[in-house]
Formats: sequence, structure tokens, C-alpha cells
Amino acid sequence: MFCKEDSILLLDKRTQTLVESYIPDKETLDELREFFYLFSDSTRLKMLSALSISSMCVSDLAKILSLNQTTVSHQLRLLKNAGAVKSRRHGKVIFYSIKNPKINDVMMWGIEYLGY
Amino acid sequence: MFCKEDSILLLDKRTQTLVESYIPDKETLDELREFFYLFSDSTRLKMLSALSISSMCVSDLAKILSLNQTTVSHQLRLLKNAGAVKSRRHGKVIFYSIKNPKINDVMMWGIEYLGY
DNA sequence: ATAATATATTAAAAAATGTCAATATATGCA
DNA sequence: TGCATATATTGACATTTTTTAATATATTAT
Repeated sequence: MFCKEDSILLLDKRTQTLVESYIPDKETLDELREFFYLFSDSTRLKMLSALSISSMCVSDLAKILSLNQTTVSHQLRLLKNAGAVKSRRHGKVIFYSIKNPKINDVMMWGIEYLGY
Repeated sequence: MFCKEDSILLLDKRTQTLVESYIPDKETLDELREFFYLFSDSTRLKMLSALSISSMCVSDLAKILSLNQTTVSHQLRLLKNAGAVKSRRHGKVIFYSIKNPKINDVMMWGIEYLGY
């Protein structure tokens, strides 16, 4: 069974209140989730790594990373919707680049966390 | 169709080489992915938020966050396997706490990125 | 030993995600 | 206009992830 009286067990009331007040609200949690989600997939990490060095068009990105054009398009849309990258059109070609420079930092933090 | 000659289009060779050398290798990508994945789910974010304020037992965590005990157990195992949290037993009760203090920073980065 | 309780595990269902082929749209050029 | 090319979208499929109920394990107290 689960927890004697179905009530808090060991945490004192004061700490409980503190913890509760510290949990981000649903909206903030969703935004955080969406943010970290960007980095939770190898394909997107590769794409962001590449774009952090040089903006480039969809085809080049696909070629360099040995990815399907469709896959790249999908993930670019996702990254763009999330505000991580931006695009500019040049004729038939569309160039993508990192929109928020903080995005570059994030992977650095990740690398640093891993101890490299 | 996809890309005229199936070759790089617009990137000069030097940049291409630079980009290619900058893409983390598969192993690093996987570790990064696994790391950021921890923060890519609302439930885990809530749990990590709570634990960053106070270590607590499974039942308290479930209660405070209005989550199923089983769900909490599952995610705690995941977080533990990833090295994000640790546990110590006290009789029947098992206390979980943040293992690596850097974990606390990560959510701060996220919050900061969102502009709060 | 037995009962009660805290946590973990298993198995299954539900939901989300990533990829690809086919197709559509948009642009430039003959 | 019509063709070629670059990118986007749609729809289908497989895989992964998340959650839950049922059950097992571990510990304490009687």
C-alpha cells in the first residue's frame, strides 16, 4: 500500500510550504521542458552544433550531417518554433542560423558537466 | 528532388571541414542527449526542483507533487541511474537528494534563458 | 513469525517522438 | 510558360517514453 494516512510523512510543514512555493508553475515547467527538450536528441544536438559554427542552408546541413532532408526540415521547424534558430531566404535557398546566442552556451555547459 | 548533384552546395571547403571537426562524436552526443533528457520532462523537472530545496522520501515527493508513487519511483530510478540524485536508507524510508550540485545550476540556466 | 508500511519492479496500455517516402510549395531560369 | 531545384508538409510507421495497476521486496514493530 502507499503511505499510511495518505498524508505527508516526514517533512515539517515549513519545509513543505517552502518546497511547494519553489516548484515552478505549470506554464514555467512547460517552457523549461520545451527548452531542454531541444537538446535531448542527437540529431538536434548535431544540427545545433553545426549551426553554432556557421549558418547554412538546409541541404548543406543535411549533407554534412548525413541526414535525410525531410528529417532536417522537421527538426529545423521544431527548433525555429522554439526560438532557437532563425532563417532567411536567399532565392531558392533558405539559410538557418542560431537565433539566441545563449543556445551556444547551453551545449558548453553540457560538455562541461560531462567533465570534458 | 533533393540537392542538384547530391553534393555540398554553398559551404566552402574550409568551413565544411571546420564544422565537421566541431560536431561532437557519437559517444559525446549520446552523453549530452542523456544529460539534457533529464530536464526534458515536467515530472522530472518538478522532482528535481523539489529535491533541490530539500532531500525527502519517495512518499513525500509523491504527495507534494501529487504524483503516483510508482511514477515517482520510476523517475527516481532514472535520475539515479543518470547520476543526478542519490539515496540513503533510513529504516523503511528511503531519502533522495540531489547528487551533483551542478544539477541545481542547470535549471537556473533554463529559468534564466526563459528570461525570468 | 506475522502484520503493516515504504519502496521497487513488472507488465501493459497510452502517449509522444523521430524518421522516411511521397507530395506540395516556392523560387529562379530557359 | 514550363522545367529544375530547394525546402516544407503530410501521412504512415516504428520506436521510445510515460503512466498506471498489480505485485514483489524490504524493513519495522508487535
